Amino acid sequence: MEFRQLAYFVEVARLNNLTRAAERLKVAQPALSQQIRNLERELGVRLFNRSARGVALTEAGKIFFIGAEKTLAEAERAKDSAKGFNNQLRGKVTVGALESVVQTRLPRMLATFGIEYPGIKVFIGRIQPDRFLRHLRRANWISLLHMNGMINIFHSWKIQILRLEFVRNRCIMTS
Amino acid sequence: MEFRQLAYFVEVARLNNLTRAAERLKVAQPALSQQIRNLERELGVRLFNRSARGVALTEAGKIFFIGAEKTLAEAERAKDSAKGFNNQLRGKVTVGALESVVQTRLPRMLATFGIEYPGIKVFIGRIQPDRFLRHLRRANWISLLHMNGMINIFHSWKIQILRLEFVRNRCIMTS
DNA sequence: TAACGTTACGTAGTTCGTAATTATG
DNA sequence: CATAATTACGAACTACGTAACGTTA
Repeated sequence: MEFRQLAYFVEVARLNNLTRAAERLKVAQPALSQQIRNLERELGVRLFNRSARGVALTEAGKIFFIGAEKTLAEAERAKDSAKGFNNQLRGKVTVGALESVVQTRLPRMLATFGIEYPGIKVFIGRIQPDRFLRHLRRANWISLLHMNGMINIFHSWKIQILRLEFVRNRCIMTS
Repeated sequence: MEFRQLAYFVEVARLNNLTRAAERLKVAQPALSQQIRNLERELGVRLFNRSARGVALTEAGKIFFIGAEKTLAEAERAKDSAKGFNNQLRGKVTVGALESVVQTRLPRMLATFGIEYPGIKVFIGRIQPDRFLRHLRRANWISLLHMNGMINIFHSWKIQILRLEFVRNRCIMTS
């Protein structure tokens, strides 16, 4: 049983019509038909009676409909509760880093950063070693410096210096 | 988000260890790692902190764990209710239970039972603690005994003992 | 260095869409 | 015969397993 099947089922049950449900779900009608069939096969119960005018829930289908809606609602709640927990930082930043860093550590660092701060879009710029410190002082850059296993980030949407530590592959951002 | 991911997540969260969870789930460990990662990516939240000793739920992970379990339980109930409808059990039964049970657990249990077995009418009787075991032996009663978090039902329309387990608000009836 | 998690990549199984077919009022 | 559902089949996608790698106590 899959979420997709539950969503398909619920839509079909509401419209009592595979063709229209397929349109609303933006899926081909045979694909929808197949998924409903798979669901029925797994449950071992026929959920709809088919006819040339459309479909209609069986008694078992009516019972299942209640549970399907509850399940989908519960899943949405779970998802939202986790999402709502994430760090509310939003914005975009540009990261300036030495070429050597860009080619070695940066990809993984950004991947980790991206998981921790999904609301922040990151752009990458490359800077020369001799200009590195100068760039660090420019407030409209996020500059990135690796020293002693620690990353210092100067970000531009607030005049503030953040420290980005990598501890056990986890990225911790502190002000 | 898929049911498989929720089941994987719950198992990992319980064991705090990807390798052992993979064994129990009978799936290769990298596959499990990948699914957890996909889930985290979709939610936009890191669910586990990784280390060389295993994994540990983040705060967001703890929140999501609750919702994931609820969702899985609800899905199982939906599935069973549809399946149970196939289970054409019909009839009426009388449930005998201690007054304390009648006033506390019984309402929810009967509600769940009613969804699972819509064809069965239930009547409630109250019995005294000192007569409880005697009633249990009478074949024309459904008697209900709570012990070790498990409900045993002795039902009368077949000479058979069913076991009714409540696992996370879900009612499982086994013979 | 042992235990554990991640990355890389080829394979197998699933879902989808298009087109043809069947069924019914 | 018009409307709606099913079957057939090839293409695209995704999860999986194996193997190699990275990390930390």
